[in-house]
Amino acid sequence: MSEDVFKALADPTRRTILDELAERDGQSLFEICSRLAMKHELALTRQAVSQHLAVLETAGLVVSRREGRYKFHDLNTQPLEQIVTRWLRPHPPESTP
Amino acid sequence: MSEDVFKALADPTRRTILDELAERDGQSLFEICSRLAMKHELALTRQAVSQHLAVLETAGLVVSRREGRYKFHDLNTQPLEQIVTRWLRPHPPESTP
DNA sequence: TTGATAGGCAAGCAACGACTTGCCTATGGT
DNA sequence: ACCATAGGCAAGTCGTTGCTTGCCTATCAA
Repeated sequence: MSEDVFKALADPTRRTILDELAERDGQSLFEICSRLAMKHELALTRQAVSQHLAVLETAGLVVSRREGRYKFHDLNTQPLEQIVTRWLRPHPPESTP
Repeated sequence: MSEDVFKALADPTRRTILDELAERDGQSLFEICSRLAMKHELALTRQAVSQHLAVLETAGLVVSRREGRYKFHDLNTQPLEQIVTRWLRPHPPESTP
């Protein structure tokens, strides 16, 4: 389950996409493309970004909604909240009787 | 900096190694090898585990100390604490005056 | 209806990453 | 001194992945 989350976070471009969505939700594919080009000098093809979004979506980090010919993407931070506490000690108080 | 942390966490074997070190600190390379084989049925070569430990070490997730011919490994959770809060909204109150 | 815009699908390529094999160094016990 | 143990270094293999190119579908405006 969280396997996909770790793999999705492994790529720096995908993390930048998450940054952009954290700053402004509901962006379309083309918006994200131009943001990456403008603000981060990442000259990627539309398909490259589309594939990144697919990875983020299967990881549950991005949810998308279709409206007409547009597809808007929103950040979902919920999968992030458990993956790191896995190693943070001291372990959550789980009293073993 | 945290680039290496994300890449280190991307591999499931490395996450299992972190699990083992979270359970018991100060394990040597051979101890980790046998733990992976016994508890997780991961039949890896010593070199494979050694390379994984190197990745974890450059990421700062594992620190090692040499004692004689042994090299003991300890978990360091410090790099984990910032990487996720990066996208957790609402953004930390950073008053822009 | 025609054309422009927003997006999807699939094959191909080049680079990276996990793992192995083979050999070498160093420490410690007997 | 000897040999077994703990670990390191380097090259090679093979699957994965990030990205491109090419083509196709769907929605909206004129």
